[in-house]
Amino acid sequence: MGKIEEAIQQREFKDPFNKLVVNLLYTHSYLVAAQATLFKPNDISPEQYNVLRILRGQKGAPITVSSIQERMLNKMSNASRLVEKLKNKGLVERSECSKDRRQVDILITEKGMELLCLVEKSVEDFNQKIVHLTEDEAIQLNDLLDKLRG
Amino acid sequence: MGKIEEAIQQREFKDPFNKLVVNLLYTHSYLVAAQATLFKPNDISPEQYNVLRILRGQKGAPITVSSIQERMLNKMSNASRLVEKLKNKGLVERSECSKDRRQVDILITEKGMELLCLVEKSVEDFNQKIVHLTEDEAIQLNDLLDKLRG
DNA sequence: GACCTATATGTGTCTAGACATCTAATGTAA
DNA sequence: TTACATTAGATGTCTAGACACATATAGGTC
Repeated sequence: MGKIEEAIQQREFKDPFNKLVVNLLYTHSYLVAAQATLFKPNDISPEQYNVLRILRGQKGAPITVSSIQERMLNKMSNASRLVEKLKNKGLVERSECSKDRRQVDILITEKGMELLCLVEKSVEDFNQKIVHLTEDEAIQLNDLLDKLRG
Repeated sequence: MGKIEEAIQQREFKDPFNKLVVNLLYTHSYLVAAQATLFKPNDISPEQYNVLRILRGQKGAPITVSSIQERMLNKMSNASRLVEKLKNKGLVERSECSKDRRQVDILITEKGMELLCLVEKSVEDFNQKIVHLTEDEAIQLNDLLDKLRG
């Protein structure tokens, strides 16, 4: 039942490239829908989770909004507003950057770290389960995706 | 420069499965951003385009809102509102279903068909170009994605 | 018929993506 | 220094995804 043709009831595609684009869109939706069950009880969105992971990667050093934006999975998303929502939940802190007053330094709080660790564990276990591939296949798929983007 | 680690500046992943989930989210964003340049001048969203393709697949037979929903790439999207927007643009027609007055029959209009054909051509050409893979690799990637979803 | 349940669709709300635009601060060059 | 362009960030708007919920109709049971 895995085939994309059956999943969306489309018989044919123009070529494997066009089928692939549709397949990627569909698989993305599959992943996001599956992950939603994990994030919802923790009152955090996948995007906010991603920002928290970027902040932890700084290991205590502050990072600006635009640097967060650059490292996000979706470059078009709005880091400024995501940070604001995290701040309202007490998961990050904002402070004016003295060197350049246009910039804002963002730091993850203790509360943010705790939530991140909690969610991360369940996300990591979950990701292993929803990907029905062998480790070799997963590596192969990673390489193909890297190559796809050029 | 294709590697996901460089693209989002993350050094390591827990395992290939977790890397793969991130890679898929990132690649999805890459595709959507690239396609946006195609859809915007035609004043139609990728999701609305997808609905038009489903309607054309009916070859003149009407289809209900819930059937559209089932065939959409994103099962969680709101077919009812997408259809309304297409109707406002004159691209589809809605008519009450006489057999079951709860249902609504949707048909693509001539104008809808014309727009679809116009956009489809450029989308198909474009999809070939942004997928930097050989045909064999694209087939392989399709198979892996189908298997991933189980 | 009344009553209950299931189904089809519409609507409301929150979040995020995809922009355009605004303001404040900075850098640069005349 | 003034003038201008650039940059960082915030904000506004539209679209869509992710639900919960409301409404109307259908089907079945008593």
